[in-house]
Parts: sequence; structure tokens; C-alpha cells
Amino acid sequence: MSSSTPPTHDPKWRRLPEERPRQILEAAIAVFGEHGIAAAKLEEIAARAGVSKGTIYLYFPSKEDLFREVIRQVLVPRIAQVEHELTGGTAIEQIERYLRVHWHYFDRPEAASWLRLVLFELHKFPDLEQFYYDEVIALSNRVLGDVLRRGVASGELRQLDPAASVSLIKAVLLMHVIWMSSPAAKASARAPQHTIDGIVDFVLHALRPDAPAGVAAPVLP
Amino acid sequence: MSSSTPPTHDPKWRRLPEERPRQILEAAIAVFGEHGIAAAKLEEIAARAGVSKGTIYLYFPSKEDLFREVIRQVLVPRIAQVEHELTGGTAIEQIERYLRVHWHYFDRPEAASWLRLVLFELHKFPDLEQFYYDEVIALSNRVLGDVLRRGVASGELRQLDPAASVSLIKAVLLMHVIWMSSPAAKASARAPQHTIDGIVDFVLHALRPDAPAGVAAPVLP
DNA sequence: TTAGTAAATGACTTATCGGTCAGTTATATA
DNA sequence: TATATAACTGACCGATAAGTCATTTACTAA
Repeated sequence: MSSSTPPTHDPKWRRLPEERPRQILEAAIAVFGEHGIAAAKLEEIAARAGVSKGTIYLYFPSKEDLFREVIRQVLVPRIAQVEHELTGGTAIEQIERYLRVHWHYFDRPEAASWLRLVLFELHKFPDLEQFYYDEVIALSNRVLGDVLRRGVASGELRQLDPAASVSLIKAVLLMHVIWMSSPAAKASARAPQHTIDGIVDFVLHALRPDAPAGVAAPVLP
Repeated sequence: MSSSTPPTHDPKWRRLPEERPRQILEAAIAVFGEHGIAAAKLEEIAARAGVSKGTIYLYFPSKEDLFREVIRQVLVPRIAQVEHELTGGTAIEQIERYLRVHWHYFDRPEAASWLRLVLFELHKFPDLEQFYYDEVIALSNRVLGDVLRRGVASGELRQLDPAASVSLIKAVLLMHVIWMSSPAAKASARAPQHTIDGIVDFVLHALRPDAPAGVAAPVLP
């Protein structure tokens, strides 16, 4: 047509070697979350990242390695960050805050999907599971365990095994996250707000001292 | 060699139309349990059942229907049976028995694998999930819910929402079954016996009445 | 302007697996 | 023993998706 057309061609694609890994990882966390490891398609990840399938292989050797990097570079930091939103207050207050902060964090469907995936599909990759355990679970357990130890020492909580209690508390919380995230559960469900209130009530009752006649622990309103 | 060989040929296979469905279902529950729905291979199910892949299709229209029948004919009766091992005693005793009986039931790796599968993969088959909910979960919830209602009425337990408490109790139990069944967890694990003792202690503390004389305000919906 | 090359593409290869069916074998019955 | 047929087999088909690579395109620097 007109010879005034500038020499620029609207390139079909651009060279962005610095940004590709991040773009791919971001797309991958979404797709893995939605479909799980096995059912996630590289074509879909590529499409969402705005690249072709071949490009993924320029940066990640295989689907499994891509998954590894998603955990390492995206998931671990994201979860570790949540663990640090809790400081200050009595042990009871911190436990309640722990429950509510995590409940709120897992309220996003994406987070719940990943929890599902970690709990139920990760065991097929034992080394990854170990890595995840060391980096995420152990940290998280330490944080909550310390709170419990302090509470026991101060008499705010009854005499209990902190490590075991961490598991018990998390079990209640995480299982309800799973249940609330399933559409079927939502049919028969009460409101999420009501659910977390019930969890907090249940857990705190389980942890408080027996309060036999003598020293009735002051129950705050 | 010898011409005394009887005319019988050691048939390569036998006609057993009455037994095939059971054989196939038994093989299927094992393979589905080990690999999940998607990763279970019909060839493997066929091999374990001692038949060829084609034979499966003489009795079941598709892999998904086979899975349905496994739930219907194998899993539901097996679980329903467990629910009935608990009768008699105080509410507290029944709850403790409920926890220990189920803990023992899920001690077999096969049972834990199926729990995983139900929690993680069943949501991809909404009608199946509904079916499972109606046949298994609802029954189980009713049984335990009745125990709680009785306990509340008699004052053995504190004022609580029975339906919500059923979820809370099951959450603790089931999540620990999952965790105990994962090899990674076993590394850092205490003994199963110790774990179930901790669960019982935790749950019973959460359910017992507040000791202090004053009227601790129960939260009722 | 023009090689030179790094980045990116997408058609292709390969493997897997659910599902089909023409052919084979066992067994009942005549 | 001969015939009919129900039960069963396993080679095959088609769809899907991970992974490869010859080719194309964007960019750089001489």
C-alpha cells in the first residue's frame, strides 16, 4: 500500500528472556492449582503465559521440574509470608489470629486448590514433599508451636504437648478449608464466617485449662 | 509326548460370568486406591482380576461407571458397617469409641488411600460426589450427631451445635489419617497409638462443659 | 546495511491409554 | 460327536498430551 508504512512490522512476538521464567511460573501456578499436576496441560500454561509450548522447554526441562520451581519460587515465599502476620497479644489471642488469618488466606479458591494439591498429590514426588515439609510445614509448625509453649508456660493454656497440638489445630482448620472449597459442601454449608467462629470456639475450648474449682481461668468476653 | 495325554487342553481361560463382576470390582478397588481415578489403568485392573481388558467392558460400560460401582457395591457397605460398631455407653464413651474404631479402620493403607481419593478426586465427578455424600457422609453424620445431641441434652457435653461439631471432630480425625499415611509424615511421626490418644484428649476437652460454676454463655445459633 | 545469533515457534514424533470388535475358545445341548 | 452361542481375548483405533527440533523471527553489533 502506502510507502509511508514504517519499517516496523508489529512483531509477532518479542524477545523477553528475562521475563519468561516469571511469566511461565505465574501461569503455571494458576493452571496447576485449577487442574492438579497430572491434568495440567503445558499448552494451557503456555497460552496463559503468552508464549508457545516450546518456549517453556527453553526455561524448564520438564513438566515436573516446572512444578518444582513453582513450589520453590512462588508458593513457599507466599506461604512463609502469611506466617509472619502474627505477633503480639496473649497466646489465646495469637491462636485466634492464626486461625482467622489463615482462614482468610485460604478463602481465595486458588489457595484452597493448592492446599488440595499439596495434601493429596504431592506424595507422588517424595523429594518435593520433603522439600515442602522442610521449607513450609516445619516453619509454620515452629511458629505456632512457640505460641503454644508460651501459653502453657504462662498457664494460659492447659498442660499439653505443643507439637501434637499444632497438628490438631491445623487439622481442624485445613480440613474445613478443603470442605468449604468443594461446591458440594457449599450446598449444605453455613456461612464461612459462622464456620471459622465454630473452629475458633472448638480449638480454644480444647486448649484452655480444665479450670477445676480452684483457679478459674478468667474467661474474656 | 505320551499319547496318554487326556483330551482336556488346560483351557486358557474359563467361563465365569457369575464371578467376573466381583473379581473386577475387587481388583478395581485396589488399583483405584493405589493410583487414583485418573491414573488407574484398566489393563492393570484386568491383570489383577485375571481377565483381559475386553472382559471389563462386558460387565461395565466405562471406567467411570466401574468406579461408580466400586463405590456403590464395595465401599459404601464397608463403611456403613463401621458406623454400626458403636452402641451403648455414655456420650463421652461413644465419641471415644467412634474415634478409635475409625482410627483403627483407617490404619490399613488401603483405607487411607481411598480417603485421599474421596477427598481429593471425587469433586471432579459431581453426581458421584453427591451420591457418596448421601449414602456415606450423611449417614455417618447422623450417627455421630445423635450421640452429640444426647450428650448435650444430658449435660455430659457443653452447649454446642451438633452438626458443626460433627465436622470439627471428623476434621481432626481424617486429617490425621491422611498425615499418618504419608511416608514423609512417618519420618517425623510419633506412634499411631500416641496420635489417637492425643486426638481423643483434644476432642473430649473441646466438647466437655466449661467447669467454672458461673454460667458460661453457650453460643447457640 | 547486513551478517550473526539468540529467542521463539508450532508441526511433528512418540507414548499412553480408554474403548472397540473380529475372531477364538469353552461349554451347554441335541 | 456335532452345533450353537455365550464368554472371552487381544490386536487395533483414535484421542490426547509431553517432549523435540528444523525453521522462522527479532534483535545486535560490526
